[in-house]
Amino acid sequence: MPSRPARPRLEDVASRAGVSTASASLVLRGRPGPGAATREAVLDAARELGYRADRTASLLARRRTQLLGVTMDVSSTFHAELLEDLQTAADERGYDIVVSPLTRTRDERRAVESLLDFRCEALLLLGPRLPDAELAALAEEHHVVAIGRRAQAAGVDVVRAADDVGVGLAVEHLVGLGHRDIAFVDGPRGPIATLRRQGYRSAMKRLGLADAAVVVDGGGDEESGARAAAALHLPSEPSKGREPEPADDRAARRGRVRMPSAVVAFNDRAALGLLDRLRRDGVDVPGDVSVVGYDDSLIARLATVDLTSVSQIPEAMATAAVEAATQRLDEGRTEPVELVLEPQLVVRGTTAPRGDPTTRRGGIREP
Amino acid sequence: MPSRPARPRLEDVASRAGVSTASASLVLRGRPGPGAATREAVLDAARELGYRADRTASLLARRRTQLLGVTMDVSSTFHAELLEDLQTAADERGYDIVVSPLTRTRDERRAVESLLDFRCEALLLLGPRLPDAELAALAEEHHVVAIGRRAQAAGVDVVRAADDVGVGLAVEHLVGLGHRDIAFVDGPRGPIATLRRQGYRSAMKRLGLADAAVVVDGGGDEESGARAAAALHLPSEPSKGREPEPADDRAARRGRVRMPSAVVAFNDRAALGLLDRLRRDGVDVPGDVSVVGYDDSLIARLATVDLTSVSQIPEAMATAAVEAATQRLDEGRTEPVELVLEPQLVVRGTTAPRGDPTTRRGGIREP
DNA sequence: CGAGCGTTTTAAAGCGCTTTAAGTTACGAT
DNA sequence: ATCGTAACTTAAAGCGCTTTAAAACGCTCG
Repeated sequence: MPSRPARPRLEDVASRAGVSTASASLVLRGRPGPGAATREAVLDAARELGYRADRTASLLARRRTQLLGVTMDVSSTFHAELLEDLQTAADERGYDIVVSPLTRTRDERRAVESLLDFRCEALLLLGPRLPDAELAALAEEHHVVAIGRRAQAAGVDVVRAADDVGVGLAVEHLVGLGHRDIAFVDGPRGPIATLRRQGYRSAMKRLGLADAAVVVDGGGDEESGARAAAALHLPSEPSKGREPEPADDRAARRGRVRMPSAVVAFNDRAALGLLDRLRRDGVDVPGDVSVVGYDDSLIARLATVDLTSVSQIPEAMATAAVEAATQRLDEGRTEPVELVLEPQLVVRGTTAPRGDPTTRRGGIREP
Repeated sequence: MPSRPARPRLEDVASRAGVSTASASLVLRGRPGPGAATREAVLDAARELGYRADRTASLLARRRTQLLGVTMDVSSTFHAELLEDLQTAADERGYDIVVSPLTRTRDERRAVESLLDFRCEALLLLGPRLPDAELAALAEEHHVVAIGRRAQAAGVDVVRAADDVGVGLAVEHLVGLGHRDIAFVDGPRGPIATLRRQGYRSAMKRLGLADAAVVVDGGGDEESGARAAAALHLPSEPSKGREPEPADDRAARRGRVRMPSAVVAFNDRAALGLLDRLRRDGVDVPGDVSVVGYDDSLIARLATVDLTSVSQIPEAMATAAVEAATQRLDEGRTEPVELVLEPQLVVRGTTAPRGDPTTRRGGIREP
């Protein structure tokens, strides 16, 4: 039970050091002015008292909070990674981060409000779903940087990876391995999926495979990936297998397609669902089918998963985002910027040359 | 670009409503005193101006922050779930939550410091790793509630599930299905794993299976689960396969054990790794081996995974934790409490009666 | 030795809101 | 009419820190 020994205040430090609070304040924040002697006295006093400035009070006084607000989807591992990097980037620039998680009962709008209550000086939105218009409106009143998605909203800074290029890399990689029938598992409605899909389509076209291009409905989670596996008519799912998920299987509507030898998924989670379903159905990956994910998430890196994936290089994005915010905050930038980073393909074990079964069970398909 | 139209202050609202700031303040916080006329005037003025109280200032004035600090491991989906529920529980009681993520470069100590800088009135630590002594020390100065782990630290409230009971439920379930050789995949060092292991051992003893009890080294992630699969000498891994992971495989040291027909894993992630490895090696789950996880995480619930697991009922834990905090804060409770909730077994598709291969590929074991 | 000047130090005025103690009002009771 | 009281209001004093403007203090220089 906190027996509140009355946390020491600046005044205590000052009087103990025999100086004014003004000097003490200056010293403690390492600002020029106070002489060496004063400096030392204050520092000593502070140490002895175990003084820690009251953030609330100092924020009120100085008119800044030095706070960057971040909205994120806690259940996204990609966001989790970004957060880590944001945190360190902010640290380095003397900012602190307050995160506002999105939950079932707490949408983006509310999350943002909460951040504003904290007087965050800039909003970093991870993969925001807010419509552009709303983003733009927000940007009129605050500094906002959208991370990870394209945004046509006036005034907002954007930091994102060139997702279309990323998917392109994946496709090229697969083509380089001899694949031609390469399918794309779409993501959830939204600007991110749109861009990736475009990337897929234009890469296929560029490589002369426009005819082989196939987009199946998918989504952003394992479930959707699994559904997509069925819709793809992959080996173990003879065409009769139309209704693995009776209601939801919108993919089935898309009609028949040639069975692909490789699949690029919207993200790692979907890829995972896909993988799981395939393997359980006796399909060998990468022997029978190659799979590429997107995000290069921690899971993809696990030895047991070892998923070829496209990395959005979260560190770079995080740094760029914080940079964007601080430029506005500290350097007075006022024109919005859009930073598009080049994603990287990370080749792992789920992709292999076409028709070259590398695993021993390449043939096991019919129970 | 924020063209700062000078956010309205309480004073603005007050003067527009033609009353004093004192009245305005009272009204806006819904406190008794102001009459109906005043009330309305203030509310109207506030609405027209789009007034929102400056949290920093009000916190400074009233000596409270109404903030609950939460430390969590962002990469843990279980923590993510808890966070959601904490958020809503806090909301209901008029508290706000500030989360302080643990990252590679930001250990628990720092995370806590950051929370204290925010003047959080209570600290909710999710699965804290801090040694008991440190927890106790912290509890001398602050209200702290440890969530999800046992703690022998004076003064700290504890909210946790009876993990030993939980594992017991899993074992009973398996025994009920006819299994006798039930192995336990251990977790990472720490109080949580210890308790679960104990639960396993005593359940086995209670059911007269003490001799069949086997604990293999594991860990808290997929990787570890996969390693454990190898160490378990499961079907497809003939005894020669001793060094699947040359260096790390401490499990190998444990010597031979009878091949289990069921496995209880430390948590869902480990169970997942285990599952993945088994299935890739052609072992049928639950036909050949039953698997039970722990946490009832979102992943376990996915149709494609459908893992039998033990739920720590996060909603209940979250509510209890916030309750514990507010009791101290608002009701003056001063004696520490330990709330132990009963976990629930959620039976899904990875467990089945022993020797009853429900899937078609029950026999495929030898490549 | 005092003016002049750069360097330190500090008194004091807030930051925007809460809260306490002191005032006002309005009324029914006397 | 007068007084007491209940019901509202509000002036003003902070909360703990920052910052500005002014005071103090050396020192050098004429």
